[in-house]
Parts: sequence; C-alpha cells; structure tokens
Amino acid sequence: MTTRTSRGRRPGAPDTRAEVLAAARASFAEKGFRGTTIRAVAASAGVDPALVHHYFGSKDDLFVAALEIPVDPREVLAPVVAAGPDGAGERLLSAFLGVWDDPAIQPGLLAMVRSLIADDSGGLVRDAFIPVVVGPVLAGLVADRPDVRIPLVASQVVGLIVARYLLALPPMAQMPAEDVVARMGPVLQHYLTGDLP
Amino acid sequence: MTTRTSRGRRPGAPDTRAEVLAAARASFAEKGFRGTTIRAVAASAGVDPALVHHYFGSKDDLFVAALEIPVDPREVLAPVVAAGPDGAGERLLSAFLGVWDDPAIQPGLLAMVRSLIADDSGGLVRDAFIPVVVGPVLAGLVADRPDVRIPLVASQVVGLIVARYLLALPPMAQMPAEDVVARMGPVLQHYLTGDLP
DNA sequence: AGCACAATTCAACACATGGTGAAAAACGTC
DNA sequence: GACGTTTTTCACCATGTGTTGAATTGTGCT
Repeated sequence: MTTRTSRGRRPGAPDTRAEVLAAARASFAEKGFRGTTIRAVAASAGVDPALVHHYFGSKDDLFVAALEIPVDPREVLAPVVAAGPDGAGERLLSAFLGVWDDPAIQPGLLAMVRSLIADDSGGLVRDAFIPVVVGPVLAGLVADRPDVRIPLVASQVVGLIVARYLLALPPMAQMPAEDVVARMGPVLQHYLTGDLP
Repeated sequence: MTTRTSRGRRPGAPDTRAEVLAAARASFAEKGFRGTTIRAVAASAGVDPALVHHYFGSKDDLFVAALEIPVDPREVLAPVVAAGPDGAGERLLSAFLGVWDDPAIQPGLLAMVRSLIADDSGGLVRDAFIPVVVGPVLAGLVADRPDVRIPLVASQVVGLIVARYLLALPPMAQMPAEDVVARMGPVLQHYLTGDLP
C-alpha cells in the first residue's frame, strides 16, 4: 500500500525517499526513538515534514522502516556453528564485528539497540530475540547447560556493543576488529565450552 | 536555596517531597529522561505537577536530584584494590553486585545508566566517569597496559549491568550474585592480569 | 498544449509538555 | 480566633510535537 508503485525515477535523479530514510536511521541511531523528531529528520533531509509522513506514514512506521537490516542473523551465525566448537569464540566475535562494523548496517542496528535499551522495551529482546533467534543458534555451540552459558556469552557481547558502539568508549571504539577478536575470543570460548562452577 | 529550611515535619506524617523524589527516580530508571514526564511523576505521587516544580525546580534539577546516590564508587573500590591483584576479579564483581543489588541504590543507578545510553550523552561516561573516576582506581589493579585492560574489564561489567538490570534477561537477572561472581570472576581476573595478545 | 499523476510544500489542528504566578488550603503558634 | 508560614492546587502560557488535508509545483506522455 505504499505510494511508490509505478516505474522508478530516471537514473541520476536524487532519491528523496531514500535520503529521508537515511536521515531517519541516523537520528534514531544517535538519539533513539523518543529523541528523534519528524521535523528534525525532515530538516536533515532538506525536506518538508509532511513529506516524511507521505512516504512512511506514522513515526512508528518510519521507525520500523529504519530498522530494516539487510542481514539475517541466522545466516551470519550458520557458518560459525557449522565449523564446530573449536575456535567458535573467535569466529563468533569475528562474524559479529563484521556485521557491526559494516557502515551500511551499523545505523540500523544502533537505532534498534539504542531504542531498545532507552525505553523499557527490553521485553522484546527478552522474550523474542534471545530465546527465539539467537538462543537456538548458540545452542549448537555450547558444551552443555545452555541456560547458563548463553546468558554469559550474551552479556559479554552486549557489553562489547554498548562500549564500542553506543558509548564509543576509547580505545574500545577505535580498536581494530582483529585485536578485539584476539582479546575477547578466548573469554567467549571459555563461556561456550570451558569449565563452569 | 531550597524551600525546606526550617524545622522538619512531625513524625509519622507523610513526606510528600520524598514520595515525589521516589516516583521520579522510578520513572527515570524505567523510562529514561525523555520518557519521563513531570505530569506522570506527579500523578504517580498523587500530587499536582506544579508541586514537583515547587520542590525541585526544573526537570533537569529533578533528574540530578534523582541521581543522587548514597555511595562513592571510590570508597567501594578502595578495599578491592587494597587487597591486591590476587582474586581481584571476584572481589571487584562482588563489590559491584553488592551495590547494584541494593534496592535502595539500584533505581538511581538505573536512571543514570539508562538515560546515559538512551540519549547521546555517552560523552559524560566517555570523558569524565571512566577516565577520571573508575580509571585511576582500576589502574592499581591491572598488571600492565591499562589502556587495553581497563576497557576490556569495563566492557564485561557494562554487559553484565545491561543484561542483568536494564534488559533483565533471564536467567541473568535472577542468577544469585555468588553464581555471577563464580562464573564471571575468572574472566575479569584474566582481563586484569592474564596474558593478552 | 493539455492531461494525469507523482512529488512536494503550506497552513493549520489537536495535543502533550515544561514552566509560571497567583490563589487557596493546611498547619502550628500566640 | 488571628497571624505567618508552609504545603498544595488552579488556571494559564509558550512551545514543540505528530499528524492531516488541501494546495502547489514538477514531470512525463500523447
């Protein structure tokens, strides 16, 4: 039911709709859902606020449009799992950083996580994302007691994301991905397969 | 320059000011700064919105009042550091959980961290809190290369806080403090004193 | 040129929010 | 009871927000 049904623009012409979406994504990523205003998005795209509504409907609709991420976590994690538990910590981190450091993907993820933590909407991660999406995948990687190991892995990964991307703590934010993998990989490996009290 | 200068209320009487502050603290902790409205705080305390202003001034003032935490991080960490690096990982975690699991302290900390992550105000943590407050303290605990080790410790601790308190992921949120200490302590110890690539 | 349709802007509404100043109510003291 | 003080409410204001519908401009087609 979108407006854009017919043939595309002529090549070279600016795609205003895409620019608005990019501006929205950036604002959601930086300021979260509540901190983002339609007017600010419109201004940042050099456009009238009404146009934003014309293209995307309500602010909620704009948000879910900005959340659209060109990556399926299951596809990213599949090869990590397929290679078995040896060195899985490093591979897991590598895959993660590969996605998060991709400038085409990062703003959408950032918007999602920032808004998730900002409001109380953690219920979504708690009830859907972790148990349904990431839980089953990681289950193939842990040695045993997934109910204990998965939250440990999750807590370390969440900490990395918050420190490196949301808070941009130096030097964590500037550290090359390989260094992060080398230093945190063994810890993840320990959480996945090491001895647990 | 507050209004409350003269002698206190008679014992047993309800302290409206304190109730308003508690309501504000709870709302800031749950919904963050932007998600909190003066009207909602007033309603939750069963009071007129103007009274909130009368007691606390602006919304910013109310926020800093809600942030007041009866704990100095330096005092909490001092004994951890004094005992030296052996088992520092466990002691660090223990001290941390002791503070965060204290229901008298938690809402204030939650409000602080939630709002810090929600907006872009991470600059405060980045530029003041970590380097000025926690950095020097932890510097006495790390074996060497504090610029690398401290962010690693920080990322794991941040992950714990976000997973356990902000997102309340099960079973991390329900795990007894001792279990957390037993399972994450060795990792922190490794970040503090272990071999690093 | 004229037409159909998409892209874009304009002007405005309804509402929620932070904030203010004066009035009223409650309370202790003499 | 009359007073000063504190506590609490009332009635507004200015502003920013999401949203809407009509109007305007632009573009391609015949």
